[in-house]
Amino acid sequence: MAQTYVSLKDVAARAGVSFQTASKVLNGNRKVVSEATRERILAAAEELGYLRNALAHGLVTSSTYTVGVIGDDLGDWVLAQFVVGAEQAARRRGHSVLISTTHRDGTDFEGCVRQLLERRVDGILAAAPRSENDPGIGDLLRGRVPAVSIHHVPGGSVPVVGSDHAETGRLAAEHLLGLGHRRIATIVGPEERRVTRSRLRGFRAALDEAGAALPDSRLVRADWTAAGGFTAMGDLIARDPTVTAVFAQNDDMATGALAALWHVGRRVPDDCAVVGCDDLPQAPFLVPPLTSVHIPFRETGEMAMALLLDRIDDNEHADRVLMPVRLIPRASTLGRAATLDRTTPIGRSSTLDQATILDQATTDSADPAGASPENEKERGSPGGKDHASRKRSGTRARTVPGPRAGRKPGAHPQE
Amino acid sequence: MAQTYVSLKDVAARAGVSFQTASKVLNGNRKVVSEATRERILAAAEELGYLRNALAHGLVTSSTYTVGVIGDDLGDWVLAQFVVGAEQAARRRGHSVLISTTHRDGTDFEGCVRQLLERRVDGILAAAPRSENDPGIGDLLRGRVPAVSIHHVPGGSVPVVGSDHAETGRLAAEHLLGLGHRRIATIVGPEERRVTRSRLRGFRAALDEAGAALPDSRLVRADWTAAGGFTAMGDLIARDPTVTAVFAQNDDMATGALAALWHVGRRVPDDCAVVGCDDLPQAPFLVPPLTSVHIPFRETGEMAMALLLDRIDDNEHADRVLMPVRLIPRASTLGRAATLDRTTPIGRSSTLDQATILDQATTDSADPAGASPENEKERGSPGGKDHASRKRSGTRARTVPGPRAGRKPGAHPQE
DNA sequence: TCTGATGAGGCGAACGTTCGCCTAACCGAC
DNA sequence: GTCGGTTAGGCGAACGTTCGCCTCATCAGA
Repeated sequence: MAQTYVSLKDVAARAGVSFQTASKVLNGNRKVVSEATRERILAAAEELGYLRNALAHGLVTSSTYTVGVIGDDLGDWVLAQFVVGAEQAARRRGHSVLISTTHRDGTDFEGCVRQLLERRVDGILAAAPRSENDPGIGDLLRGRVPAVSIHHVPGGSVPVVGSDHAETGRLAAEHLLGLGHRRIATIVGPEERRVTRSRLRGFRAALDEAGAALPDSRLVRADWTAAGGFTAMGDLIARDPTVTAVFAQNDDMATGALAALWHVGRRVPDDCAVVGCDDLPQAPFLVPPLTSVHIPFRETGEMAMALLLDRIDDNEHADRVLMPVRLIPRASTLGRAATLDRTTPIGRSSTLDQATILDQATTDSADPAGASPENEKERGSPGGKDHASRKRSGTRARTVPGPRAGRKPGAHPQE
Repeated sequence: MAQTYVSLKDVAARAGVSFQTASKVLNGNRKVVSEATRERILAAAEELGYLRNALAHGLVTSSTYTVGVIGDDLGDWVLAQFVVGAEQAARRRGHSVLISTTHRDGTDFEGCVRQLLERRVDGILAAAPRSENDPGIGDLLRGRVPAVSIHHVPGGSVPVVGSDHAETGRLAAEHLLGLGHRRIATIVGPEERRVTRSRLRGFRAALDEAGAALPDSRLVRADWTAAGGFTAMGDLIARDPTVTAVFAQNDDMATGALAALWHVGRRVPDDCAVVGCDDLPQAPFLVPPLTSVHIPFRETGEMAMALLLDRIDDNEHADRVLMPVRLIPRASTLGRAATLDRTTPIGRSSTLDQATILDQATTDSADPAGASPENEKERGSPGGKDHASRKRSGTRARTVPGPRAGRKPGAHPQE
């Protein structure tokens, strides 16, 4: 083939002007050229199929309208949701997304950053929670371009968008306590992960307050997978057969727990209730349908990207945002009476428009006072009232203003 | 801040050479510079934190080492797997991935292409099955850069990597027939989708051959979702309560079907057996564990990217690749006796090294003769022998050589 | 007729590379 | 002492843009 791309010069030649003039027109620089030549240039560009060379453009303007996303394995549905949300938010604001995934072993974060910086991305969004304890990534992310993360970054000064993990644990505990359970166990994630510790903290605190403290025998550790949850549930039953309820820190482990209970012939929830966390799309269709704490992953990704673009544009931006979580009660705790509710809002409709600014909050040790009201759809829950006593902005994102803060972040995604 | 990036000139200045010389050294152009200055330049680059500007590099070499991936919503786990596989394959060969997702309505494919071409990607990988019937995308993809697709592209001349859908339907049918079922139903995807029709074709053919033809009353259509499968299963039971087995064309719909059966109190598989398709990670942990046809999504993505990079490098490449599928029998057809097999190969270990070249095959009307032997792990299946009678390369990828073919595609991913 | 806007578009430079060719110095051989 | 060859590195051009400034008409007002 001849040449794949036509340049500004080609367009200009066909229109009989200098290429700089063509540049002006094609950049929408209106009032500097007569209407007639303008038309001519536009027509020439159209006929020739001109596509601006973003490389050259970026070279001279030193901005690429491209942001980098560093993710752990996107085969993980949860992480993929973040990225999807982020990509869409970026696209709405005219940016492309360059993705770069870390190796399975969780290292190579530096390689990803390097790859992105060489391509001169305008900013970096980190979604690689496996690296959260790597002290090096803080410096990498504080480096040459703006960054935002959806997980903890050592050393601070990188805005974080996440959800209130302690609140999540608390919601699960209060739901089970409200149903009358006292011997409650939990299947947690790997110890080194912050989310594990935060969810456990909220969970334990609620149990303590209710005088139903969590003994070590009822805490079992797994690896986020269904297989891990399966094994963990087996161990749990062996260790303490009197347990009547269990909170798994994610839905995959909860799925494994349901399977384990089925295999040993225990009925859910009559013999043992199960609460998950994440509210995966299939949660309403598990057997039995799984009660779970809904985490707005996609919206978190959108919010994080919105924040990043605000930083890039040098707009005011929040320094920390907490997305709202809520418990969705289903049959795995309420029992078969709670028929599959096909109207349950399991869709991931945006909650960004509810974003509002609060004074103080931190992702990991989020203000432990207060719990959001239980989901109003809950019904048929014996004693399901008393744990909905305290209130807070349970359905709103909470943010901490950044240096230039004041305006609502996440306004753009609504455009 | 001062300047974020240092240029070749900065490095050269510090090392006391011209920037062109620095360029030579930094590109590994060894034997052209004395060892001493070489060291000096390398040291300067290191100290200054030099990162080559890929924009300028791409501008002059007209190749960006970046490929574009166009995907429908990556929130779909299946599609995300493709992309993950593709990204890893790209990364192994030194390319970055620019991702671009189509709008929810499935349009805007053109916008994605444009966005990628402006950034001068070296090639495009299409993973947007919703656009498979859009006649325009063929021309877009045949346009300026090499392209590969994981779904049908109108007009041809774009290599396609996929799996043998007809074989998939056949495997499901033969498994159920082998278990003695005769009144078998199916829940299929949207009619306009090719995969729906191909899977149905293979399924129907196997039933016909066994003299257990599929009446319209046992064919019900859904939308790939668990909710859709739930509703469809309800309709099915209402229409024909004598059905003893059902094949859902994907695992999400199968999950919904399991839920529906549970809700109306039918036991699986005693009252109704269920076979899914995709073999999602949670399939072994559903209640009961779901028999499913495993599709190697990740490997498909890897293979597709390998093919694309081969095209870009102007290597020989196949024109069409079919990845192997296999049925994984579990309790939803075999019964509770088949305890959860935690050694079942549910992992997605690469099958690429098994790739081999055959003479002729097409994705959609794949040679209907022959079926792969049932998975050898199957046991306890009454009459599970007779449908393993015919044989073929059931676990190998089948490819059709492209114009320059002859060499094994997919060799690179093994590097 | 001169002056000074104003409108239309040209022109040079710069962005940070790569690439091929050129030059200068040195060295050994005749 | 000249020649040819090698080694080390310089130099100009090109890639496709954007940006600011310059030039040249044209035209109205004095």
